[in-house]
Amino acid sequence: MLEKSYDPASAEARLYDAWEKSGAFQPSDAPGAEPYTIVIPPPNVTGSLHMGHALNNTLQDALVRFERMRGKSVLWQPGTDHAGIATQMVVERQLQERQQPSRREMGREKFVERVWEWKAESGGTIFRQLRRLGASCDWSRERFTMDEGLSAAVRKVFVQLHREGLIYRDKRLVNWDPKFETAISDLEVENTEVDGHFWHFKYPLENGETYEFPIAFDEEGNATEWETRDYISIATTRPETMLGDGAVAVHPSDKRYAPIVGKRCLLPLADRYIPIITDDYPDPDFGSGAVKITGAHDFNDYKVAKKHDIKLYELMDTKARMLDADYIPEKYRGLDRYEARKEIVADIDARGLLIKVEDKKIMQPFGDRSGVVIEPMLTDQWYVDAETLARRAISAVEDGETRFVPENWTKTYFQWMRNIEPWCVSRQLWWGHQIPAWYGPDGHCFVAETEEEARKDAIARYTAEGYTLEEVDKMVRGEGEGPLLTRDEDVLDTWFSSALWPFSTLGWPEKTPTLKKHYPTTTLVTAFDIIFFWVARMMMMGLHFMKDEKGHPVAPFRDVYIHALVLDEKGQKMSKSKGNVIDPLLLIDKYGADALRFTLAAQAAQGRNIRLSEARVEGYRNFGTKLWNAARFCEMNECVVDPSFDPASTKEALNKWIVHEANGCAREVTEALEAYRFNDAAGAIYKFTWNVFCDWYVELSKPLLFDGGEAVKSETRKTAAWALDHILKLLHPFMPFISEELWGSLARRDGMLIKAQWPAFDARLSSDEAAAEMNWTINLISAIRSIRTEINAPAGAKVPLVAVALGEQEKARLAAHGDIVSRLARLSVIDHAREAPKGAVQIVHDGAVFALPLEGVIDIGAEKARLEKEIAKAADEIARIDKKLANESFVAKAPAEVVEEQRARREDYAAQGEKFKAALARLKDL
RNA sequence: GGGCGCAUAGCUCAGUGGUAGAGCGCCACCUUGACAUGGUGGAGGCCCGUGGUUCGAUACCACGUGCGCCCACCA
Repeated sequence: MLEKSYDPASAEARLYDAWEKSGAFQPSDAPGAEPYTIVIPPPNVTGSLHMGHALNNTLQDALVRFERMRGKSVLWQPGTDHAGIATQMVVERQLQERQQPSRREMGREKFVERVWEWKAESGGTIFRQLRRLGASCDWSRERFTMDEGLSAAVRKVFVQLHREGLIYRDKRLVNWDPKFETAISDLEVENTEVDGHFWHFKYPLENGETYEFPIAFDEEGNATEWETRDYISIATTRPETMLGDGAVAVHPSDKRYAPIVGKRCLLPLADRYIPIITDDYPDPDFGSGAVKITGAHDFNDYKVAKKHDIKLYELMDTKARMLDADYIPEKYRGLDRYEARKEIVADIDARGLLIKVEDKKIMQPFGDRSGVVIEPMLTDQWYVDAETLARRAISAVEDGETRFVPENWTKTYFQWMRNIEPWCVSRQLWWGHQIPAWYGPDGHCFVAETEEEARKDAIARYTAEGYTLEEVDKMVRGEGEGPLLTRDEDVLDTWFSSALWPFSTLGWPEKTPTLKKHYPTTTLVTAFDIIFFWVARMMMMGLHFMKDEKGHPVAPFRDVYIHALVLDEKGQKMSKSKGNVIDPLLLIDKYGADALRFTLAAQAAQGRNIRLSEARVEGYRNFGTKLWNAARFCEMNECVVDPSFDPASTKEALNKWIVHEANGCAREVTEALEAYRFNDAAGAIYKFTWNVFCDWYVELSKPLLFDGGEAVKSETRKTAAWALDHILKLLHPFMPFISEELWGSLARRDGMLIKAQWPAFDARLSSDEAAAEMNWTINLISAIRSIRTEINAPAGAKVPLVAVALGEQEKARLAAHGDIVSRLARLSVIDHAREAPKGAVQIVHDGAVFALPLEGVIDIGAEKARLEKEIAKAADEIARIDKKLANESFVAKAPAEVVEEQRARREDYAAQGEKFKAALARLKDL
């Protein structure tokens, strides 16, 4: 016996264990089963489940369960990401909180050990939470970006790309994070508008030179007034960088400065002279039109400096403190960049060289993890030639090998891919994949998968260069003093290993059967915010490294489904600092995993963010309860699944009808899931379960089950059980727990729902006649109920019904379903008559008239008013349609069906209007 | 500066070239033998504005208004 209500807390863990033990999560090896593969977007290994994960994994699990039931060999590949910066940051913070030695005090080896400990401690959390959500990943294949196999894949990719010239080392400006003291990629920089200032300085001309500077102009733009200047005016938002200026640039067409181009000005404080040059970069209409060029601390200036061979002055150390360099005045050395700024502005002002300070909104770059202002710095880093790799990644999408759903993300993808910059992949961190590069004593770099190979390369190289064996031995092995080859200290960007995920997790570089079977993967499900970080890079790497038998590159996915962000009720992004984070696990505790999953799926409409409200989760919890109670009803009435039952064999119109409806629902859910329209799929099964099965079928079946003959009773029991089973199957991708629980409770049978066969649409099960008959009955009941309320008939009172001059078909239908109409519309008796009794309330239903003879009970005046309203409504509709039909071009140009439909509607309204008029006439004398 | 998206019931959102929908909320009634986490009935909408395409536009197109997001080096 089913309990009175469903208790998710006790059922979920039990069911999950049973699924896992059954092996259902592993791909089937059924012969001929088509592979279906999803790789999970790997969550951070030490992270915990947030609402974005909940949505992401709900959708993946829905697809995976759906395809598994359709008989495919499904692999949902799970795993986690080592999340370089994020994880290192967490551990460093822990050390600080516990007042333990800092990262640097511990040293690299100890620290990395410490991070592994933290991973061991907290690494299982996210997987436990995914299990609570019901995620049916193949846990036996769990991977981690820093496990042995994946690390080997990283090394191999790095070495090969290096050999191909697609990875190289270069000294150029990078985004430097002074908090973590590492380079980061462009994508990890967030540009934010902040309140800043615009400082205008005078740079005096060398040797006291002067020139005439125009300060007023006539309408034609000719100068009318001049002043004599002995300086050039520049403006900056970052005064502290002036110490590194190498030139002042003006636009070649800027006549104002023509007299001093080629001359030099004094760089105040630094007391150096710098040239005044021309370049296209300065905008004559902006500021003074003259730009200071600080090549080592500004990306634009860097380009100009490179072009004109202007000296670069590095100003800051890794923590963005002013360097101890001879071109920096002593008083600023060691100051933080913002302290230096203050001092420099004050000193310029003291020398009378500060013209003015303006308030100005400026775009400032911040590190997305650290939150500190990013400093452009000149450093040696490793780069991936993304432009070259992007070419195939672009064409794979252009050619339709991979498609984005919704399709509009294609544009975003292209836009970024077509303007891609070199990808800086080295990070000055300790947690991650250390770059497989070793340096010899002469600084030469050897890139190899192992130190052993690097040594071999080194020996070969130095031997070829003419060193003696003994010398080479010393250079490479450093007899007695430890190895002289020193390994590159840096680690790789986390996204480097993530980029290999679709093939590294399947076994690459080994040629495993899994790789062969499950690459390319079928669908990637992810949020748009990591299209650039992750999707684009997987496309690049997949297409570069994975080839088919003929050697053609193979993209890692067929479909990339991009889902929404989950926002709070007000449409705000959830964040810890805002305090509006909704914890999915709390919702699971409170309402069950199914309710949360259904909420997310039902709201996952393409192209729109999800605003999550708890009320909605509660509503879907109620939906589960509703289903549970419908199942209890079935159980109480001995509706037991009969495996030999053929739903196409039913005789009763009611049963034919529910079979017909269930079949239609299967088609809707299937088509919606195939098209990634999760909300439509969820909506279809919701509607069928509640509004068709519970609201009508269960109610309509009662007379058959309670009072029907044996044959009718038996057929209805089997049909009810079949329909409920059908619901459980269609619901399973969204509400796996409750559906599995009911499946297990309702029949003694082998196997679990998770492995049951998905109901395909079956034309044999359609019955338009039964649908018409039952819809007629249902609508009649609704019409009577509606009138009852309108005339304030007490809900408990049974009233008589008179059917007026029914046609043959109506008579037959009423004869067949009179019992249930009486029951659900609370009728005392159904009579037939040629005319409606005097003073009765009359219902016009589908062209027929039904009367409730309640003379003396009803308010005649109100009833007359009601009928008049109905007559007017019909007349309005008729007028509207007539206007259409009178339009010659409508009749001539609209499709024949549409015109016909309008005519039919007109007739219906006309007939209805007539009936209402007759009804009104019958009340005339009262 | 470039790109994308949104505007429909009180709220949150589906949707369609021809009759406007859901959930929640609201009102009234109901302990009817699955379910009050429920049932029945109901109220509530110039489908943002203007113009165009069309026999017909809430839907397609253009412009406008308002809001949101992404990318970008104006010192």
